[in-house]
Parts: sequence; C-alpha cells; structure tokens
Amino acid sequence: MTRQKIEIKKIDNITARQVTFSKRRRGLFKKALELSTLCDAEIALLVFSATGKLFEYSSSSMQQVIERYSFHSENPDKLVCQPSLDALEHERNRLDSLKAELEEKTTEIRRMKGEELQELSLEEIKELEKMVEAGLSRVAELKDQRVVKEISSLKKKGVQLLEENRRLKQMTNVFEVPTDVVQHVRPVESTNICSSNNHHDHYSSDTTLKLGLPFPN
Amino acid sequence: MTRQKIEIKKIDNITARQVTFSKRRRGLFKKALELSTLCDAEIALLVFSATGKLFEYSSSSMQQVIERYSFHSENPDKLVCQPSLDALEHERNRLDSLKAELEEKTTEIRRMKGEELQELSLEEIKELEKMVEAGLSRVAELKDQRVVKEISSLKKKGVQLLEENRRLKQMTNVFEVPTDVVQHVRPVESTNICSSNNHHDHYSSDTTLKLGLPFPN
DNA sequence: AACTACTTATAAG
DNA sequence: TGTTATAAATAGT
Repeated sequence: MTRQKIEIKKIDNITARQVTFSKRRRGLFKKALELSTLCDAEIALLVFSATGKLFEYSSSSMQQVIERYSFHSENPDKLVCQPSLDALEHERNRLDSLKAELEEKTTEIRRMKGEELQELSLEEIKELEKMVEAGLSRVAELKDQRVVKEISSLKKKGVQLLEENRRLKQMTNVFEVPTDVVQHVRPVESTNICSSNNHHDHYSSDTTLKLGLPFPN
Repeated sequence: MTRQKIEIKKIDNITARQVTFSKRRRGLFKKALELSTLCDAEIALLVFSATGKLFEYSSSSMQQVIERYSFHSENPDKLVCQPSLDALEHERNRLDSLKAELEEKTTEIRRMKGEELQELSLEEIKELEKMVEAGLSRVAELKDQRVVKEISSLKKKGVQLLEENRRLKQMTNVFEVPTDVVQHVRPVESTNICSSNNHHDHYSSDTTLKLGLPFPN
C-alpha cells in the first residue's frame, strides 16, 4: 500500500514475505490494542507464521477469551469427538507434500521470469535461458499462426461484406418493384441483413441470428 | 488518526465509541485477512464488543487455530479437546484449494513454454509473449553479468599467474647463488614461496603464511 | 452512510 | 534495519 499498490495474494518471494510479515504483524497487533483500548472490547489474536512461530495478543488473558468464545459458540458437536486423528494426520501429510510441490512450481515460474537466479550456477542459468528461449519462440510462432488466421478470416469477411453490399444494392432496386416481391425474398436474405449490422464481430452476429430465428428446443 | 490525532484511551462518548468500534473492527479484520493471505500465516481473531457481541475471524477454522494454540502453549489443561470435524473439513478444503493452485501454476508454466495455448485469445497470447520476452531478457542479462564476472575473475587469475611465474623465475636465479645467501634471504621471501604453491587461491595462501610464521599469541 | 483532511501503515529500495 | 513515497485507514463532519 505504498510505493506501489500490491495485490492481496501470497507473496512468492520468501524474503519479501518474511519482511512483510514482520511489518504487518506489528501493525495488526497495534490495531488490536488500539481497538480494545478505545472501545473497551475484549480481544484475542493468534498468529502463526508460515514457519510455525506463534505470536499472540490478548486484551485480558488468552485463556479467558477462549473460554468466553467456547461458551459463546454453544458448540453442539462438542461431544462428537475422535473424527480419527489418523485421518487428520493423513490429510496433513498430503497437504505438506502439496505445499512443497507448489513451492517448487512457484520458484520455477519466478526463475522463468528472471527472478531468484542467485543460487543457480552459470550452467543452470544457460539451461534456463535455452528453455525460456524455446518457450518464447513457440509462443511467438503460435501467435503468428493466430494472426495469420485472424487476417485471412478478416479478409474473407471483407469479401462477404462486399458481396452483401452488392446484394443490398440489388435490394434497393428490388424495393422499386411491388411489395409482395420483397416479402417473398426476405426469409432467405434475413441472415445476410443481420450480419451486415455486425460486421465487426461475426460471433455476435451469430447470436443475433439465433435470436431472430429461435429454435424449438 | 485523522482530522485530528486522538489519544489511545477509552472513548467516553458512547455513540462515538460505537462508530469507532465498527470502523476499526472492519479495519482490523481486513488487516488480519491480508496478513494471512500475503504471508501464509494462520490467524485467529476474537473480538467481543463492549456490549458482549462476538465477532470472529480465522484464516482456517477457529477450532483448528485454538487447538494449535493449545498444543503450542504447553498448556496441560486442554482448553478445547476437539480434533473436530471442523478441523478435518478445513484441512480438506485447504487441500482442494492447494490442488487448484497447483493446477494453475502448472498451466502457467506450460503456457510459458508455449504449450496449451489453444484456449487463449490472441490478446492473451500477446500478453504472454510480452511476459516471456521480459523474462528472457532478464535471464539473459543476468547470465551476461555472470559471464562478465567469470571472465574478469579469470583474467585476474591470469595476471596473478603471470606474476607468479615471474617470481618463480627470479627464484631460480636466487638458487644459483651460494647456499648461505639463500638462507639469509629466506625469512623475507618465504611469503612468495608459500603463495606460489597456492596461486589459485590467495585466501589460503594467507593461511599458509601464518602456518609458516606462527605468531606468539 | 458519505465525505475529506489528515494520520498511519507500508512497499520498495 | 531505516528511509521515503505512496496507499490505506480513519476522526470528525
């Protein structure tokens, strides 16, 4: 919230994350203290860092506030114990391995972006560069393919539009003949009329077509 | 803390106190959420208003954090003895969200490598290309820095080696004068002799020097 | 509840 | 850790 606004999502850079944690933790505890003082509120605040360190604040005593909480939340499932510690532990193991995997991918992405290279050897950096280069050329290539496709489709559309224009001009001529002839022609030509109103977007012209001619389902 | 700085002590005016309570409570919860999100911290926050109303926030589940706290603070009189469905369910949610996150990162990596672009729009591909380009130039830049460093260190070493060679040649000349002269000279020149055995590492040559000429302390 | 003028928190270096 | 430019929180209206 300074120098630059940041997005509220997990900070990838571990060092930055720790620094931010310290600063914001202090800020949070200060705010908690102020709120309890100013407004005579009873507050408990528990913070476990990512590394498992505990930080706590309580306006009275942690014990007391937690008891008050337990009482307050008339927990009906308090009697229901033992959902199997085993299962819980299993879940936690899985969680840990997922976390590790995630950390790995996060680092890989950061490295592809040229961050966090300090602990790579020159050889590894060269390897990385080759990889990113390969990725870039593949992306560029696919982009070009898309562009080519886009252009050719645009050209095709241009031709169609020209065609339409020609027909519309013919229509103008048709309008000069008696009304019943025009009406006879319309069902066949309505598609073209619609798309000519949407020549900048052929997808929505399809939609318009469907709206104009609803199907029975 | 605006319009005028206020002293942090209980607000006398009841209305003002309630208003402040609302505002600051919101602020506090927001900060707590931000901290847990940014820094991957596990947080529990309990606030009882002066009128006894409970407000709570927890990054995972209140139950779970309190349990963790109970465990952490070697508190023998277990405040809450609930392995709890709540906690289990929470672990599972977290597992799911981690899985999703992992999936996301995996896709991001594949896209940076130019794979799986089919469902991106042209605009998105262009964006991606820019990103990979930026990454590549950063990687290349850092690689160049490394290379430059490597080269200059190699050059320095070359100069040192040359220097050593020169001295060794001088030594050869010294060995050609009578033995007693050489012995007289040795205390002064021993530094060079020693370091010439370690010309690839001038730090260890210092060590060798000390070993050769131990100080009385 | 909305609006500011001001203080505070904090991201980046 | 300390500094600073800027974003965010908020006291009083």
